Amino acid sequence: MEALPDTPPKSGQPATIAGVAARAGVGLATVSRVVNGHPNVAGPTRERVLAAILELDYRPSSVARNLSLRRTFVIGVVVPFFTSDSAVERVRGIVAGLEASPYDLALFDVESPDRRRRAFDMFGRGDRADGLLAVSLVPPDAELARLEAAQIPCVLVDAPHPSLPCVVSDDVAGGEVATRYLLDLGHRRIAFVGDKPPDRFRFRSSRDRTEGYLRALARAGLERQPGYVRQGTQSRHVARSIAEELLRLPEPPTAIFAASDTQALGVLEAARDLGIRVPDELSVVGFDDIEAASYVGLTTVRQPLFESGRRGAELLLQALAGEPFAVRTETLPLELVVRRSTGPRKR
Amino acid sequence: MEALPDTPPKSGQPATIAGVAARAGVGLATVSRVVNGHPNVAGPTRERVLAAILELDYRPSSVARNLSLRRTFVIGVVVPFFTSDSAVERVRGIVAGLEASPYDLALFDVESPDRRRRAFDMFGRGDRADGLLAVSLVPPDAELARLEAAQIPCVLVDAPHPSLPCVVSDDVAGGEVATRYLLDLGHRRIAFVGDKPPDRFRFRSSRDRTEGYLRALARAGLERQPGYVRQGTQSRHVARSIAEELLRLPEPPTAIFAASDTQALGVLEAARDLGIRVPDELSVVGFDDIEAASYVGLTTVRQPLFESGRRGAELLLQALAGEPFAVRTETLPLELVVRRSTGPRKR
DNA sequence: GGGGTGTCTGGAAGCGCTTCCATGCCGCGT
DNA sequence: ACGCGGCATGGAAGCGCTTCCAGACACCCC
Repeated sequence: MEALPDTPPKSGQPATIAGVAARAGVGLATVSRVVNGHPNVAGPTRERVLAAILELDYRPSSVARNLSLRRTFVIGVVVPFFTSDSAVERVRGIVAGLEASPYDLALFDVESPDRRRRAFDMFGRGDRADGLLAVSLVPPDAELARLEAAQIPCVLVDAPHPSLPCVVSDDVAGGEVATRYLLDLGHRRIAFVGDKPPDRFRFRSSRDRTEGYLRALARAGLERQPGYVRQGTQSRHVARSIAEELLRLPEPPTAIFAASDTQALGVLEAARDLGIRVPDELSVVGFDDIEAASYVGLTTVRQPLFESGRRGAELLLQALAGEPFAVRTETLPLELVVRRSTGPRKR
Repeated sequence: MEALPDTPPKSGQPATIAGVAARAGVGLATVSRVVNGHPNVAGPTRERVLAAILELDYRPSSVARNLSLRRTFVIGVVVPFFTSDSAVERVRGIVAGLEASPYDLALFDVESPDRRRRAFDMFGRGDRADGLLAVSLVPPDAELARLEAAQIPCVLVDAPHPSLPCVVSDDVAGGEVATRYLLDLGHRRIAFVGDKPPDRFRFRSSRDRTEGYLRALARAGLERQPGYVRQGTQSRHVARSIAEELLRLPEPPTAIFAASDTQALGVLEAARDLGIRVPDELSVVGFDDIEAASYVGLTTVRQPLFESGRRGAELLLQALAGEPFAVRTETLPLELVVRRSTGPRKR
């Protein structure tokens, strides 16, 4: 790799391959060969071209190259960015996984349904990205069909789909483990704070975690308490007010399992506001193990967020490399991390 | 806006403008006109074209269009993604600011210097993005020159530059405010935990905050204590061990000002590990006011992170729209947020 | 010495779009 | 009736690159 000059030339328009060719006194094809490291270019010729490139501060137009090659060297990442801290951590994993590859990353936040539609719309053409990574949401089938038609591979992270490679964790099991842990600590009045049921695109993790929760209760022979399952949005504040309601119940829970750490943090806040001591009077378990969890000492179900992104990127890269990839869902391990927010039932 | 069919046609390759033209029995130019909403297309013709588009599930190739138009409709965002939570929040602001625009966002994490070089390298050509947003770092001058030559506007968020529009906050003032607050509480032994001095690209916020800290001390007539200014990386763990050292000093500080909330959280952890009570025995002030700060009750200097991103996007959009934009730095207000991590000196 | 067999090179087509320009047509005014 | 402005339309060039293909040449072996 040659060092580039530190000051680009004054020229108005950026140099094109034709300019370089002219300057070096060779044909376009030859310049292209040199640029792309093809063999069969005579030493001296190569030198001349290289010199011209340097002098002109030439850099190939990626757009033109894309058009010609029918590849973009970008990987699209569709992610509900705002909604959760965990999504960010996953994206970090993706970035890391792409690090060594020639692919760039185009990020699409799809908070609004409109934006979501638009995102998939663009990728559908197959010329915005060579591959797609969807985080915490499953693309509508119509778009999936388009993607397939356009031959652009897609892998899902934290979302299941029968005909796509997915990297997920077993949310049902996670919910069950968390709840069982609470049961083992002697708790019987265990409430749940989660998200609203998923819409057509959105994560179903919360639902699955609810299921795990219910299953654990059932296995323990406990009846489901009607007011104990609450649903809001993936936000600390909403979780907080929900938790307040819960804690003001005539028979308040002695433990709360939240479908995400973000929500668990809201629960902790509510407890603090109400002067309820954690874990003495209330045990709280979250889900995800985001950064914040460790410094507030939240017991949680750790999910390898970063790793899920990294692995997703890896799978996509493989697909892009033409390796036959199994269309199967890969389940990452969950792990209960016990910290200071849980303890035995005391009353 | 017509509703698109829910199932794309089975065809192998995506439809091109030529296909649509043939199908509708018109010329390419006409299809292009219809697609781009030009006037001067007869009603019935337009209908036929529209029908063909629907039938073929045609969507224009953005690459081809980019090449022809010499625009990409993407905005590049260069950001040290991993290093700080605050950067993420800024990116969120950027996303929000771009929401209503036709521009997409391409995110470049530039953790490694290599990656950084590469990022600017690609943008230098001017065909990867129509505009550039650099977060918390200042691009090397050589690249800036290229950007200018390629006519691609660039605005900096959380980084200063004499010849570019910037959205910053007054870090020196912020550092001073935080420190003065501590002084007012009666503290005299005030330590500082910050980042290493900036390299050629990297944020200088920490340095400026240090300066504010020193200035406040000086104004109070306090001598700078040699071991009290420590520098590590923008990471909780590093800050934590630095803080431990600090707190084990023969004359430990009674207050610590950290250059970022992330680092402040590390400091809090160190205190907890050492059994030092906050705020009774140690006051801690952070900087940024990230989410986490509020739920651990960290006193901090609030910086409008989200807003800085949003505003940066706004400025860039203006530039892109051809509005003459003043090359001046815009300083966003800072605000001291007092929470539970600070209190009067007690010993 | 002639016909391979290679290496090196340039021309030109093509990627899918936009847009300038020329053409054909209509209706209007005189 | 005829000419002209303007609307509607298609052809073709061009955006900057890759790559197929063919030509030029050198070299080698029989």
